[in-house]
Amino acid sequence: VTRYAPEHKDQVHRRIVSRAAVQLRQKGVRGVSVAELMQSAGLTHGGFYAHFASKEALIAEACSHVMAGTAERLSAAADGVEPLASRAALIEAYLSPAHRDDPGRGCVIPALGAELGREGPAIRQAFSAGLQQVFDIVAECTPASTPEQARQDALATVATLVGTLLLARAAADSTLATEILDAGRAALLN
Amino acid sequence: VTRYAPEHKDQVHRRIVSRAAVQLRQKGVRGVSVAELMQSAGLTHGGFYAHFASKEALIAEACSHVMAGTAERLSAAADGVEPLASRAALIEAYLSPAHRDDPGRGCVIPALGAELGREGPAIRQAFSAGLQQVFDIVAECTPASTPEQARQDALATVATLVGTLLLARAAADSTLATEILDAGRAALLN
Amino acid sequence: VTRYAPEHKDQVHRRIVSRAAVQLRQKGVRGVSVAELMQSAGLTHGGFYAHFASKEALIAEACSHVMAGTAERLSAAADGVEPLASRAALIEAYLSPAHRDDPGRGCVIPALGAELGREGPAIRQAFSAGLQQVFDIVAECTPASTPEQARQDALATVATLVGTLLLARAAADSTLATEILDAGRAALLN
Amino acid sequence: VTRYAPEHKDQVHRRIVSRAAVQLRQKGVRGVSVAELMQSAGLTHGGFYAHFASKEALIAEACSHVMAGTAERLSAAADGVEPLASRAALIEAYLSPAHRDDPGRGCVIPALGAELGREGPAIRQAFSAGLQQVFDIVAECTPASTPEQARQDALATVATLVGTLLLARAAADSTLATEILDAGRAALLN
DNA sequence: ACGCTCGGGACTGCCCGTTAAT
DNA sequence: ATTAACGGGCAGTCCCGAGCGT
Repeated sequence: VTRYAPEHKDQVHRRIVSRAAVQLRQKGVRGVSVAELMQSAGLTHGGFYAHFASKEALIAEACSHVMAGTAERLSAAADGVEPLASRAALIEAYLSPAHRDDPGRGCVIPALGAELGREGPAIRQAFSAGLQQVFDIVAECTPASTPEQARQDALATVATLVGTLLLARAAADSTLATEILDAGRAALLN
Repeated sequence: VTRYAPEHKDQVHRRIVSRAAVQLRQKGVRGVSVAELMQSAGLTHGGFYAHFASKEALIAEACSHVMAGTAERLSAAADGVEPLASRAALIEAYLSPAHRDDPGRGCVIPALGAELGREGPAIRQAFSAGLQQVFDIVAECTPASTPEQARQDALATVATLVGTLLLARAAADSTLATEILDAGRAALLN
Repeated sequence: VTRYAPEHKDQVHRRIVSRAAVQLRQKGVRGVSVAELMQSAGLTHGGFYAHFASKEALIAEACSHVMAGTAERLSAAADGVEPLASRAALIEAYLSPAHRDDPGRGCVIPALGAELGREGPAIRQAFSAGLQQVFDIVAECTPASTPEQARQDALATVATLVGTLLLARAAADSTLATEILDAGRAALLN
Repeated sequence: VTRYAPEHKDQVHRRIVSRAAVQLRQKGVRGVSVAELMQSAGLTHGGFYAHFASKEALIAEACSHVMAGTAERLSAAADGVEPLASRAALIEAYLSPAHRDDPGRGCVIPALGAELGREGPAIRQAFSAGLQQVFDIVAECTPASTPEQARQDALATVATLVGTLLLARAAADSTLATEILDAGRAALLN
């Protein structure tokens, strides 16, 4: 191995978080094992505790990381287009079959939602903070009479997005999954 | 201990399913352990496999059980009132703080979320079947021009209900949780 | 079910022993489970202890039963033919591919041998008694100058028979298995 | 505890295999429990899977180990003496009362018997490979007209050795056990 | 100081031989 | 002779922390 560059540790740290972010969304909190994760990051499991105090600390960090990524992706989807179309673009992006079929690279909320409510405060804080960001982004591209109204609409919109994706993923047959996705899109776009 | 009345086995079976249904929603699929579950039902782990072929079989049965209960509760909430108000009653019941704060006795979907999608086909089937029932009930009290439209609206409504409850539960502070709940209610009731 | 005939219990008892005898030789002492055995005899596992004091008692009885059967079959193989050919007939029967490939209906010694030495005295007694019978039968068709010599030859013959079958069954590939069988036969028949 | 000399892991690995080899012959494949084995090696069962992929993998390795040891011991017994006496020496060593009375340190074949045939291919392969070695060693000190004849004689000799030891161990009383041993020796030495 | 090797102990789902109550 | 339950045991996996090189 090359001698440790000063930024080496940070890079490793980030790689672990990044791998964890993917596996978390694919397999859930309990489905991720420290050993497997470290191996997929090219390390052995012993080194894990040089980077994180515990598995929980990693999960919390990975949560923040993913929420930030989600916010960024939503922003990007809404940014390129004219203001009026931005909300629609965002919804289309969120409720796409691609997003449904690739949880590992998508939004954490439908992927982990329920599990997060059972975890400790550190994880919930990390999650809540990201959630607020998402709400703000959606509110920004929501046309409404007042900012309060826009925020309220945004909350409901996010709820529908999340619920729709969740149901679509859990549905046993793909016909139903597609029907759910379509219904969600239709309802949000009037 | 007195055992073995003619209906004894059925009662025990139901007690186990019932306890599992609660723990399932509180702790998730992986969080339920056979030994702990049996103990909470007043038994030891040894007898479990006389009642269920596997843990998965139990979870599937518990899923059906809970979904049926949810459907029943939604029906009941919508039944007592005049047709036009039934949808509102149903929404109020689902998005109540009581429902948010007691996952163990509420709907499985926001309680288990993505975990359902990761489990085997038996569990997903059980869940999907119950989901269809819920869709039908909601569709019945949704005023719309055509049955197809009613179903589509119902799917979206359920998605919003589920997503709202999920977000409200995951939110770290209770102010946010209440705000989310209110926003969902407002959006669904126009 | 018909009301219990006086001999009913005996019949059931024998059926259990008979099933056990087959499964024992196929799967070994540890490989036989009481529940599975009773089910294969058409009963529920609870009734087992009305017939046998313990699993060990059953194994002992099944051992005697099988050893008796083996002795009988050896006798039969040696009986039909003229005295001089009887030893050969017996050897051919024992070292046949059919015997090698169907442990469930064959001799217990190569099927259980090593395991029996680890079991309790009841089982070992049952086994030893049967073993003496087998020695006697083989000695009877062994031409020798003195009875002592005949017995000694018989012991060695049985050892070779048993060892050959054991090796042939344990060999991973069937070519080797056949080679072993042939070598044993050749050695015993000069 | 002091850990982690450069060769530490190998030593531990070997210690586990070595303990397994003994217990295997004493208690059979099913009689060896991972937890008990590790404890007897001075460890806890948690570390087992850092050394072996599964219990089956360990058993296979232990089998190879024991067969190699047996081959070596047979070689050693045959080596010290003049060519003509080597076969006799080998037989004396195998059929000694010491070998009969200490299965834990002896040959696996009579110790495991039919259990080997019931295990998975990994174990059977390991066993078969060792068996071929033994055949070769015995063939080498078997005087015969052709190599084919020597091999055939060797197979039969091994079968008799194994069968004799198996019977001697299974016999309930020690008089019979000794008689069997003597008969086997007599037959093999003409 | 970073990372790896090695190990510890708790836990999970599952199965078994056995027995008390019916 | 059955139904139902018991309690101990199994192999396997997990998170985590000592001890040790580089």
